[in-house]
Amino acid sequence: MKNVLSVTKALSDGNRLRTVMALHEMFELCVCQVTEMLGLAPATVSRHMSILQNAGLVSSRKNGRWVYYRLSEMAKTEPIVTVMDWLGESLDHSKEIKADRKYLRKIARCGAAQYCSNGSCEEG
Amino acid sequence: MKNVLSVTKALSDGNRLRTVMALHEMFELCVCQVTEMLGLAPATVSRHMSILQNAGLVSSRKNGRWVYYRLSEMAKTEPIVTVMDWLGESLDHSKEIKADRKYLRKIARCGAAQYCSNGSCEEG
DNA sequence: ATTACATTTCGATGATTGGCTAAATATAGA
DNA sequence: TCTATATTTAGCCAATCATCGAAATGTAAT
Repeated sequence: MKNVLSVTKALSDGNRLRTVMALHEMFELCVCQVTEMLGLAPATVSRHMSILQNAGLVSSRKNGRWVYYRLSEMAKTEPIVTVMDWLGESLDHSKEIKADRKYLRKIARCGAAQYCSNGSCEEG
Repeated sequence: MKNVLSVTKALSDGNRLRTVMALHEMFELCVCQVTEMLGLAPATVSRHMSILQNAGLVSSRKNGRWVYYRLSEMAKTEPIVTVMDWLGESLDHSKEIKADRKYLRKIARCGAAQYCSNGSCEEG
């Protein structure tokens, strides 16, 4: 039961739901991009990411100074993928998620590395 | 997002997970039966049931002094039923859930009404 | 009516959780 | 090596939550 609880608890916070949906949309994001989207302190976001990772929902990859997170293979595999599908269907038209999606497109226009350094993306 | 969160939060507590699984197993249970299974105060169980009901996962029916809860129609309908299926698959072999199942068979042998009054089932 | 009992509501309490800042860790570049 | 930056860890605080006992509510039976 502990494993199931770690998943449901991971999904029982709004900011983590937004993060999961963002990763579903963007494939891969570094911590500073998620931080920008959520508008929280980096330490807080790092904590959220580790909760998602401990639940097995996301995996991480380190590249230089940056840590990139993406949805884990487990999250795309039966039986959990059905939960992810439910999230997708249920949140697709959510106001918050739509706004995040729009913002993410802006964030992702320049590379993650460049974005993090600048704090914002100035290029076209 | 609020609706989704109400569901994930409802499922993010061990006692509520056990309750959902019990209702999946037994179809219908009154509060005192769930109370017996969980070993909590009736007030606490009542609170748990209202959280599950507010999330739309269970529905209730009043019969005399007793209130019977069962899984809601919504919980058996797409898209949420996929989440319930995941719970079923993931928890089917859980030690806690197996023990609950065994105990529930004992509880359910006599009618709910009789059980509640006696505090235990002496027959059969 | 009065009693008995199932359930819910209320108020208090201890545990958990989400948030922050500050400090620690890790890495790239000057 | 020294600096800058991304991330994580540690420590703290406020808010939320699970739990309880007590009181309130609703219903059946005497």
